[in-house]
Amino acid sequence: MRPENSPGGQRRSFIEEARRRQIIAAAVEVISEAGYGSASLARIAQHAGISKGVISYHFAGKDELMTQLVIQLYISAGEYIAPRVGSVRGARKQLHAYIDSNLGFIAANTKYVAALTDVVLNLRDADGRPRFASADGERDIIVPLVDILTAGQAAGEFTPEFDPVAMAKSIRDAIDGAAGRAIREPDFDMVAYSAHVCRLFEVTTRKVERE
Amino acid sequence: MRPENSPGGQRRSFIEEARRRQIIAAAVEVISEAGYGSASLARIAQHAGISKGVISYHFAGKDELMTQLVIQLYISAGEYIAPRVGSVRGARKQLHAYIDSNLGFIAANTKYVAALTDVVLNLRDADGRPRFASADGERDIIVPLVDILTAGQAAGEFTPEFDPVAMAKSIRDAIDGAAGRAIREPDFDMVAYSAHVCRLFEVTTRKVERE
Amino acid sequence: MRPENSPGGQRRSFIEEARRRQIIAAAVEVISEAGYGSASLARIAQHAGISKGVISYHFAGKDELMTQLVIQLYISAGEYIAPRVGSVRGARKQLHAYIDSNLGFIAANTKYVAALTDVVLNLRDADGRPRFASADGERDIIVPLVDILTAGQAAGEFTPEFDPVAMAKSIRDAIDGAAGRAIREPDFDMVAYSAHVCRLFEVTTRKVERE
Amino acid sequence: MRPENSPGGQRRSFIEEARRRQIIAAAVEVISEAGYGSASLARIAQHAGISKGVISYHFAGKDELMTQLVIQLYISAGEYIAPRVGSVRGARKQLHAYIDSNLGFIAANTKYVAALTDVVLNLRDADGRPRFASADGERDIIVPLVDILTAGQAAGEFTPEFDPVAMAKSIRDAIDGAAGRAIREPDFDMVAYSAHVCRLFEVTTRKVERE
DNA sequence: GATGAATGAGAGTTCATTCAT
DNA sequence: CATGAATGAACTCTCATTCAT
Repeated sequence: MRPENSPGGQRRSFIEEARRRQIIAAAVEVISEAGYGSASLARIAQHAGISKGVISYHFAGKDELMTQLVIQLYISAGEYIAPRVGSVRGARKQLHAYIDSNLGFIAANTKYVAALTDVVLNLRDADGRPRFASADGERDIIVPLVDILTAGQAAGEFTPEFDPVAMAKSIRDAIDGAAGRAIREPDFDMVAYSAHVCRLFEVTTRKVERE
Repeated sequence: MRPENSPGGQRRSFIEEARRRQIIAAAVEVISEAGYGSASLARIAQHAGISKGVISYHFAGKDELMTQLVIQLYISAGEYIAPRVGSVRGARKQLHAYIDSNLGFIAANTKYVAALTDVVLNLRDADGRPRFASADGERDIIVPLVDILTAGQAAGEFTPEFDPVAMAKSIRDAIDGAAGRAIREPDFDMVAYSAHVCRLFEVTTRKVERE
Repeated sequence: MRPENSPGGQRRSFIEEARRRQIIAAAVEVISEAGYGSASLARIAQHAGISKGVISYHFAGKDELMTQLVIQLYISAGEYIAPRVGSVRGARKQLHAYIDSNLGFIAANTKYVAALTDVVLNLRDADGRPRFASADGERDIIVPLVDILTAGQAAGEFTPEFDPVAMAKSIRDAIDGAAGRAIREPDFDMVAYSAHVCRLFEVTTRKVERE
Repeated sequence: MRPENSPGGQRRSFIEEARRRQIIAAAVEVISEAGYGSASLARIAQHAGISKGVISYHFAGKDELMTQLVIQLYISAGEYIAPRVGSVRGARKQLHAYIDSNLGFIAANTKYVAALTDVVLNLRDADGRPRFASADGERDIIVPLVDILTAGQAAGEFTPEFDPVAMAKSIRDAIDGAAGRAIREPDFDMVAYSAHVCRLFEVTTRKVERE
């Protein structure tokens, strides 16, 4: 394996980071095409045009490669979504931005998202327990969504009738469902679908004036 | 392999069907516990308390076992849900029955659903294409839902403002999402969640009296 | 791996035991010729004229194969030596029989002893600690020797001047040294050497009449 | 690889020798702790705090490193033992000095001796033949011992009844056995053991006055 | 009907070695 | 002098499948 660098120095050289990204990209390609179960190191290496040992050199093992793939994409998604949500004011607009930017990211990175989904659902640690697909995992992910919903209710923008956590889960489900379709259907119209989803949750969160 | 039965004769003996169900049940157990990737025939056989060769004898191969697992569960789900939806009148009540019976089935057969999900997402044919997780697959599944929604709109029970297909997909997403949570969270409260989902889609499909 | 047999039945079939012995014999051959470090499963399988997977089928892993090799030879040695020591009376004669039968066994099974030595010195468990080459291991081995020496001192056959444990170790060293030579030197004369060793320890254990 | 020095010039610079000794020391450490089979160049380099390539630069390959390790230790042992044996007069005293200094060296350099033993027993050349553990190897080692014994017999200090070569081998066995125990048993009392061994061979070599 | 035995391909991983910088 | 990067072979182990009994 790659020897640990001396302490104090920068952890990884530029060229090494590039290799890691290249390998992860190849893994994404293979997984999104052939599925997690067929994504052997040999195949990933072949796709990247490198020797199998290179992967072992840059990653501690297959698990680390897969873990890094997931983490990298989570970060990318966060970097895409956060500013878009943060740049608007008002819970309703933020919710709209959240849904829209999520779906936009998925549409723009469908292969990556496909691979991510596959890894998240299949990767397990040595004990056989899922590494990512856990109750804790979801809790972390929906935090910003719950915040928006709670703030919207507090501000009187949203009806107080729904449970923010349950609603956040439903919104996540709609987004994840859209991701699945974007993956499975080559000419899936994400823009139209985004409009549908936004309207859906606009209706369900709307404060009814008087009934 | 099992010899083909004589033409015209009954397809499978009772005892053979029992064996097949036993093997499928063992497969469900193993997959839901250890994941699709770790569900080897050896492990399934061990779990069923039989020899590995028995599986090969009763199924053409691992793929057929997995395929039968999926089909059997689809049938079971249909047998559970269909009468519950068919026994009520009115689109709104049917939609409610659809959601409720789906979630009820999931809650009562969580392990089976977990295994099914795992297989559907991972099983691929020789070409590497997903056998179940395809656009066609979803289309078939949401047919009854689309029918309910379309009928409801035609009857004036639902607002005409939504696209029945898109709405059906969203309802499926909510159900699938609930399934995921039932699988991941040991003490997931499906009854409460069902109420939340029902209300959600009641609101979004409701005909607004006058605005 | 070989499935665990049903409880109550005999643990291993005759044919399986034969295979295991065959594989162990092949391992002995390879190790004694090429050394422990070169004794890969592939090479052992090739030497046995079987497929690589057969070894994995009959043994839980390489470690178990090596462990069984050691155990089997320890048992064989015990079965050879014990009756020869037990059939004579008197500590002096027993000591002579012990040395002579040990060296006789080594001469008659040089290859096996060579392999055994190699495995004992090299095999380690997952933590990196030697599995056989430990202080405890030697203690167990020299027990019968210590017993003979102690009994001989008690009976007045041996001089009380030596420490039985230390002397037992020295005798073991002489035997182990002879084993090494039998392994390394193709035409090593074990009979002559045995006479030398017997005389050596006869002198050192002899009770001096009067000084 | 390191360029060959110009003919006539000094063979190796001081700094280079230091590097070689450092690498050998690291190899000793790793081998004595983890065993020959686990002593990869990567591990040795890591232990030495250097890059893997450095080893390749200073040694032609792993074999040369191991060979040098053995040779260096043989020399060290010789430098320790020879003057101690040479400084006394009389075969009996020399024999005593030989045994004592051997065991003393082992006690003072247990790790080194452990590594040496491991390498000697495992290192083989390309043909698969042991590089050090051969009949020739032993013959060279016991030469000084045979000389002492022969001289002692000629001078009438030792009884003429034993074969000097056979007795030398037995003495070597006792020393090697002590080394094994020093390696395996953390709190092995070498001083006591040395006394035991010295007395043992004093008795067996002693000239009986009259019988 | 069912089993144990065997196969051979492919998995992830380790490693000594080579080489450009 | 030294390094990081890469290779390719060999390793152990797992697995779906086949087959004689």
